[in-house]
Amino acid sequence: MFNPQKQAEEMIRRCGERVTTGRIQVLAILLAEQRAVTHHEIEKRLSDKPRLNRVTLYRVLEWLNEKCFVHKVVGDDRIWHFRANSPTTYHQHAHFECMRCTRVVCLDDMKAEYDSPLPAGYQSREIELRVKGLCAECA
Amino acid sequence: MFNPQKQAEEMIRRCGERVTTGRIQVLAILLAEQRAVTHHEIEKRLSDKPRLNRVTLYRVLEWLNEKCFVHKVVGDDRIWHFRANSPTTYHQHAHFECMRCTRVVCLDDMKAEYDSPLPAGYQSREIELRVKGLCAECA
DNA sequence: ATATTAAATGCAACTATGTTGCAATACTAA
DNA sequence: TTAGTATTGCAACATAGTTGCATTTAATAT
Ligand SMILES: [Mn+2]
Ligand SMILES: [Mn+2]
Ligand SMILES: [Zn+2]
Ligand SMILES: [Zn+2]
Repeated sequence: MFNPQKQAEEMIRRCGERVTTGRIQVLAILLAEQRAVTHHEIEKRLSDKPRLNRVTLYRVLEWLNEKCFVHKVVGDDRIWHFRANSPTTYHQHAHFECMRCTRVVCLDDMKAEYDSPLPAGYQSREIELRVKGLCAECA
Repeated sequence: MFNPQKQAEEMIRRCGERVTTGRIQVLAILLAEQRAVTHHEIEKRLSDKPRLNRVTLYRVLEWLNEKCFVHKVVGDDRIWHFRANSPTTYHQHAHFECMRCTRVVCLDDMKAEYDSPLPAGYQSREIELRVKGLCAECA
């Protein structure tokens, strides 16, 4: 039984920092999503009533990123896309980006590597492989 | 004798479209630069007098991109970086991005490839490899 | 050289994503 | 329950990039 809400709360509680409804809601949304989604898409998925303020959502996303619950990718639309981290998510990461609908999908199985050396004095910290093209719906 | 101004004019003239001082100036700046540079950086390099309008600069850059005289990359700063295309520039491309100064460098020798298959129905058009870390000056 | 015409430019206003300062609120631990 | 601190909401801001429209300019025809 996969309960994103429960799981999100558990994850945040376990990390020892403050457990707020905003953080739980947002992480739950991301856990339930396979794609990397934007601030705007998350905002639409948030239950109404007293909806989370958009500035707070930005801050929650930044916090989730710092705590390594999620990672973020910028697409050619110049918008951050957020995705919950799976245990396998590492500093070598591949993404697919649809050139038509701007959807971003994490290619979790694909590993990013490089062969040639970097210019002298350059240090590598993260490697990201980006495949651009058309997603199944847009092809 | 490498004369960017002359070369830029020649390239634009040869493509059969309108030759304007703006297009020449901007392409010349990009031909003389090894890094991928932003709109803002290009603006600063433009000779004053009646400086090219910033909207026009955006349109010139877009035009140069469409005509394949340049390509553009978005970095984690969410800003477009432009670089003149060399003959070897292809749809498989690698970039280094400094996590501190946001400098973007095209790794022309490095080739981007992937091994695992894409999700069903997905089509690849371009592959980009992004190495993030610290540049020689920031390391 | 001059007139003609379509494309490129400048300007003002606009959109969108994301940020900052500060007062009000809500977690957490005593 | 209370106190102290982290989080939230709000308003205002910053900045990259876009759009509509009137004006100018490059290329072509006369
Ligand atoms: Mn990812
Ligand atoms: Mn490049
Ligand atoms: Zn698509
Ligand atoms: Zn640097």
